[in-house]
Amino acid sequence: MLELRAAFQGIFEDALLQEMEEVCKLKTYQAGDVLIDFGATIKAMPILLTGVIKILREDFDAGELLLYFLEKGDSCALSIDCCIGHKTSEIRAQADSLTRVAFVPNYYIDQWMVKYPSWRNFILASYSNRFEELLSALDNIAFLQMDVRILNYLKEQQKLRGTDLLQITHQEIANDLNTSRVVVSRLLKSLENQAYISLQRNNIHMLKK
DNA sequence: ACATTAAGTGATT
DNA sequence: AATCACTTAATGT
Repeated sequence: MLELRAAFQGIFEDALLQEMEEVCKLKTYQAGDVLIDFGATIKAMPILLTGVIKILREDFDAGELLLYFLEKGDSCALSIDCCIGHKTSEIRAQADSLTRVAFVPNYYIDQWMVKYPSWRNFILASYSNRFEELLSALDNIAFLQMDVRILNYLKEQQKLRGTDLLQITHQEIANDLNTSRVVVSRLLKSLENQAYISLQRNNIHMLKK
């Protein structure tokens, strides 16, 4: 499995990589596929090899709210917690693009913690990264106006997708930010007037770097 | 040509 | 910032 090597060469020691190749299951997801849904129990810990996954929190009524994105090499601390504690998922994980994921069976998560320093570091770093992302998500929601939130969102997409031309609808943005499409359309229009972006149907062109 | 979906807008809360 | 009620524009069949 060259994919595992490609993603973790130099991060995990060879012995661990070999073990991973033996026990991990690889899966492919299309954009929009749900990997883990609210209330699901998880029997294996996902590690993202390629693509982007978004992590969403369920709202009290019906909506969803985007917490953060996972990129190559990332895992989700919430899923680890879920695996080890045998709890149900508090979040939904949904593929945002074509995605390859390695699943580590429950049993090995613990085992490797004592066996491989690089694995322990990976898990700890993962917790730390997710925690930081969670804080910044909280800051966004609590302290920033919707227009700034939208601009941050667009910049993140730009970075994640590696392109200035974002194929996305106003409705999709509204869903992720848990607001209404009308509000998104208005604020995007104002961003366009300020020359941050240009708008066409189904896509947004980022202008300022 | 018609239906469907995305986006724009004024008015109101 | 949200909602309503509509209009306009782009796209699919």
